[in-house]
Amino acid sequence: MEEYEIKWQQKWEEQKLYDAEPDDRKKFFVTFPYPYVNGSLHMGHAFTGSRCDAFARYKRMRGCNVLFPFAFHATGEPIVGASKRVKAGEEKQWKQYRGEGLSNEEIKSFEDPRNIVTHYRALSTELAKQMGFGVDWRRSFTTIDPQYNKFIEWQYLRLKEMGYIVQGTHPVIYCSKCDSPTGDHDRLRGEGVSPVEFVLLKFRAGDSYLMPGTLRPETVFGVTNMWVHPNATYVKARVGSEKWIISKDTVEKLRNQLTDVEVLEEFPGKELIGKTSTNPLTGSEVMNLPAAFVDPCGVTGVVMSVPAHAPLDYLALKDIQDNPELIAGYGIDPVLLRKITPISLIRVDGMGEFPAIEVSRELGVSDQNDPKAEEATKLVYKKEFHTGVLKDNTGKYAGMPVRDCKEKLTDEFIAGGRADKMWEPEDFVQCRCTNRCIVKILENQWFLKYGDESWKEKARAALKKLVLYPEDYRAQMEYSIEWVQDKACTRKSGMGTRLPWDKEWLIETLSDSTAYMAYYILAKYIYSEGISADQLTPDFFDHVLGGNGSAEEVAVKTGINKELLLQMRSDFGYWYGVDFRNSGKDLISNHLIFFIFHHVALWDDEKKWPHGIGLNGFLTSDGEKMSKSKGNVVILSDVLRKYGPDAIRLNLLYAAEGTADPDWQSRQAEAMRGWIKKFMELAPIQSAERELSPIDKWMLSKTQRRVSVATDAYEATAFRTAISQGFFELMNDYKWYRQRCEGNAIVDRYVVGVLAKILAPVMPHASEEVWSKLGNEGSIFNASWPAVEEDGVDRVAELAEGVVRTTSEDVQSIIELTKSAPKRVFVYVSPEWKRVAWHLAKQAGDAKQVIPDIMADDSVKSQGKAAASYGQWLAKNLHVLGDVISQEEESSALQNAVGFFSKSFGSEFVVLPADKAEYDPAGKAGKALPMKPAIYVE
RNA sequence: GCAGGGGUACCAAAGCUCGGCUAAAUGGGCAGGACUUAAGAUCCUGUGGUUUAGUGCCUUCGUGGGUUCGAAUCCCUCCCCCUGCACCA
Repeated sequence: MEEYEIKWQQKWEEQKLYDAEPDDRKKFFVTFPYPYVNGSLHMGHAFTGSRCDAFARYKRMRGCNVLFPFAFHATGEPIVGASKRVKAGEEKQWKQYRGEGLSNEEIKSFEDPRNIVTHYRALSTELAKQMGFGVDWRRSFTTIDPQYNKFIEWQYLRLKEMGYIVQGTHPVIYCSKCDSPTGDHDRLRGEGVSPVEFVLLKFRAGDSYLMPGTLRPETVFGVTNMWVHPNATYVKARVGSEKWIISKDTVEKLRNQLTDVEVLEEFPGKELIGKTSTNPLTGSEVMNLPAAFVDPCGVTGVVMSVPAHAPLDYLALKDIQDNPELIAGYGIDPVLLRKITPISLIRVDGMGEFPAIEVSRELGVSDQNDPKAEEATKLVYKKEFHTGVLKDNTGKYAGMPVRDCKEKLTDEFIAGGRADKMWEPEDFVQCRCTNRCIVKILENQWFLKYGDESWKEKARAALKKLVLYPEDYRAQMEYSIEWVQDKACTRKSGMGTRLPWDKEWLIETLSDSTAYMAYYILAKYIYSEGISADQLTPDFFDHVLGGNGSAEEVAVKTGINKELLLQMRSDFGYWYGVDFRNSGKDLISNHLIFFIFHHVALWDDEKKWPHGIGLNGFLTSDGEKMSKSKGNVVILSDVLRKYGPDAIRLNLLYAAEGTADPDWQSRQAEAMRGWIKKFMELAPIQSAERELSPIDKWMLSKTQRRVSVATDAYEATAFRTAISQGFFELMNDYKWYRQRCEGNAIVDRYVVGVLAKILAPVMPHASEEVWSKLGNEGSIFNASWPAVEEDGVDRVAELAEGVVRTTSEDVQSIIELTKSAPKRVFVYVSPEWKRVAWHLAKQAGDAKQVIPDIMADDSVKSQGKAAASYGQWLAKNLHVLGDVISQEEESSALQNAVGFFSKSFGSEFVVLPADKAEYDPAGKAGKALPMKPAIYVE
């Protein structure tokens, strides 16, 4: 970090610049999703935080009273998990902490998870300060503070009263070893896998049912045999009033799904082989055959074989038919075995009778152990599901498309007692503890009723009213509100707030982060006044956040000073309603819509609803996704040391805007420091004051234009555009200006002041430094935003300077091409009649009309042949004709620049009117065009 | 699979809503030059091809078609990438 950066951070803190209190100004409330403190702030936080801070600072300079608080999230499992790993002495965890520079003693203290929270809270606070985030730290808290817990309790009590919290059951992917649901990032394998319901078909076998599980119940019409694993253990078990034959592993799974199961006998799989059972739909007898691919832990460990439509079944059948020695010893009649032939039941356009056989051959799958077998299975399944139609041998379902009949058929099978259901992960899932996950049906789980239509309706209304930065995300937000269903909001383990009416449950981590922005308003008082959790009763929150009850009564009940209560209530009335909440686009379908749902439920007053939501993409690093395995994770504290906050902020905010994913380019960060240095060297102003010249006016006009564009960009949080226009382009304009003249203190002071202000939201330290070097008292953040004057843009000055610039470039390129030092340079400014014709041509609009229209003018017509050929040129270039200025304006612009031209070409420079040129040895004058004088280099 | 968003030159990224001033802003990188004993910093120039007194032409904006006098920009097909699909922060 640079010295000036440290200096200003100290000054801001001393001045209490960010301590926000209500006043007459319009308020603007910015919030950043509190970071989870199992680590310190990372680059993603830095990006989102920079957006929040830049917008907060911008709004402040626009005259708003800005509140930007910051807190820390500690609810949930990961911190407790890390703590447990420390306690268990897990080397990896210890190593990680040691790598962060922690002493053994400190790491040991992490056996209490609260110490992890304290540690990273302090670290993150420090980093946020170093980033220059203008935060009101008096309002900071963590979600495991007992006072915060009280706030959450109040919220959930209110939601329950409204009927928005209900109890129910639901299936989750579960690790029975950890005794807890296994979330995506707790998995070694199977990310994104969810529970699906398998259909179990009841094949009668003596007094029992053999129970194959399938996702394709329609294929029951094509079963030719049954597969069991010869080496696995199977059981006969009482399930309800029935007896099922299933793998032993299935028993535990069923018990986790609220099914009453009692094992009656246990036997090896090979005892089943050769026996038969009866198809519940077709009545045919099918034999049990051995197959290695059968997974005893998968569904029921019994698989029905449909060789016509399942490549694996076909391959396994072929294997044993071709190699009878494989089933020697099972006492299977080889004649019967050979008689087994595929039964086709689905018709697929463009495929033969047996898609499984066809695809297996096409892909060249050799046998059931071939890894390509899975690919073949998926292919067939997809094709049949989307385009398949059931054939005549499927009874009443004949003629129905596969995709439509599935649900109906399943329901009817179950209703008819021919089938049952069972949950199973749709793919293999392995817990971090290496255990294989199952599906458990959780009982008495509490749900937030996001599926409730009236609640949704309010959420929709709130979404319509709020501003999205950028609006591009609206469709997705709308979709998410429609999509969201009742959501389980409690868990059994981790840290957080207990459900007030059912203390064995903890409020789950996303569910406690929905309306906490309200708590920021109170936090300042709660912590500074030493209010205890006991005092924070529901009455208290009802009063200060809901305006219910009298302050007197609540004061008596809670022991909190009445004046203080009134103060909090009035603060809440002033501040509340989040004006800008920025987060990553990944949080749309959960956090951000929950944020809306909870606000509309808790407050009837629409002013308290969210007013604005900002969204941004994901930060990549030098074009690649940041990940530990790639080793390209950029550590915030490292880059802070290396580049300092201004360069980081500039680089991050310039990286992307809108929906795009920003890319952190380290080389670019390095270059940004150069730009900042260049900017800082502009102050103090060295030049003297003088009267405004044309080039001064041009500079002022350009500045006005940039301010206007940058301001619009800031309003839309389009920081990249703001930086591009307000910094790089304006700096380039200014560079040109200083090449053209010595500078003018009036202009210089204005331009540098504007630069400082436009950049202040992005690079507050450098801007503050420049601002003070310009001789200003007080912080730039108490200064007003540069005004956009109505007549600030001087069109003629800009066009005239454009001529100077292109002329300069043109002469330069001629000199380079001829490779000789010029003695004298002549430019011929095109005559007025060409400008008249230009206007007329533009008015004509139609190429065919150009010549007749311009010839109707006498001043043009009198030019004869020259007018005709010029007319042809105009007609050809009709669509590219821009604005022109008069001959006099163009001449005087060039004349004013004579000194500049002479200096840069090292030769005499003469401006002549093309129509009255006294000297034109090369006959160039006639070629002059408006805005493009003819040039003769001698 | 479903939903939302995207594919522009060496990298990043504007432009595409209102088709022509777009061979395509801007930042980075790279190359050449100036300055310097040298390096760095700074400044200038270049950065699709070819051509030229400031120009013209050709080929380019994921792919393949279409509309149009004219398309990065409008329409259709296909391919690829990112994000989410929940009980997890």
